[in-house]
Amino acid sequence: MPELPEVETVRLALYRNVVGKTLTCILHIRRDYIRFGERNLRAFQPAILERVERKGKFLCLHLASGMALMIHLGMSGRLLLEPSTSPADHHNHVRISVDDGTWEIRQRDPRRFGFFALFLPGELERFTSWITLGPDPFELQPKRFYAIVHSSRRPIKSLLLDQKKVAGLGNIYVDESLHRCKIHPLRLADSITPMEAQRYVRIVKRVLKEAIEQGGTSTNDYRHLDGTFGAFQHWLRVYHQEGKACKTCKTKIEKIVLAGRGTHFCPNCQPLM
DNA sequence: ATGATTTCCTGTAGGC
DNA sequence: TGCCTACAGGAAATCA
Repeated sequence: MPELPEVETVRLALYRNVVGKTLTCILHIRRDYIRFGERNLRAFQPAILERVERKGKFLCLHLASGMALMIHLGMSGRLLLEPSTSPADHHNHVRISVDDGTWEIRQRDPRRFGFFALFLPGELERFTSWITLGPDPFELQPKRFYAIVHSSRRPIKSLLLDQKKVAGLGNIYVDESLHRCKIHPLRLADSITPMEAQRYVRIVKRVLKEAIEQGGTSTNDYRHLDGTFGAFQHWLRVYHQEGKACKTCKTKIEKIVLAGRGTHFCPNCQPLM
C-alpha cells in the first residue's frame, strides 16, 4: 500500500516526466470516486503543471491556473503515465490527457480507497484532511516527536499511524521502523524515553530514505509511474515476514492485530517492557 | 476529549 | 477443479 516512500517516488517521476507539460483535459472520472470537489470539474481548463507537492501520503498537483489536483492512492492505487493507445480497464477511475494527448495520466485503484479531487484557488485551505496533517518525518525534530509521544497513552504503533500526529507512515514503515528501533508496537506512547524518541526520529528517516532509493515497496498493488516495480520488499525485516527468522537474532517474527492492522515484530528484539 | 471500532471496496489466498 | 469465505488496509465516521 502506498505510503510516504511510494508517493514520493511517484512525485519524483511526475517531476521528471510531466511538470512543465500541459494537462489538457480530464477524459474520464468515475463519479463515486471523486468524493470532493465534483462541482469543480466543469471549471477545469488546460493548464501547465507547475509543481507537485507531497504532504504525507497526499499528492497535490499545482497548476499554473491556480487550480490543484489532489490525489490519494489509498491502498491499491497506482498513478500511471501511459500512451493513450494502450487499453484502459475499468479500474482506471481517472484519466487526464497530457499535451497533445499522446500520453495520459491514469489513476488505477481496484479497491477504491483512494480519491481524486479538483480544488479551485483558495479552496485547499479548507480541506481538513490536508491542513490537519502532522509533520513530515523528514522535517521531524526529536524534541517535537518526544512531545507528541509523551502526550499520548495509545500504543505507539496506533499513534504513528495517525496522520494528524506524523504524516506519511503506514503499516509497512511503522512495523519496519519500530523493529529497527527495537520498540514493541504495543508499548504505550508515553513510555517512550527521550533517548528512544531521538533514536526513532533518526532511524525512521533512514528507513524512509532507503525505501525511496529503492523506489518503494511493491508487495501487492503499488507500481511506479511507468508501471515497473519498486524493490524495497526485498529489504523488509518484519512486514509480511511472520514465521521467518529475525535478521538480527533468528527468533521467529510474530504477527498480531493492533488497531485493526496486521502487526509484525520480533518478540526478542522488541521486548514489551 | 480521547481512543477504539466500524465502514467503504474488490482481488487474492486458503479451505474444503 | 471450483466454489466459498475470510482477509488485506487508509482514513472518515461513529461509538464508548
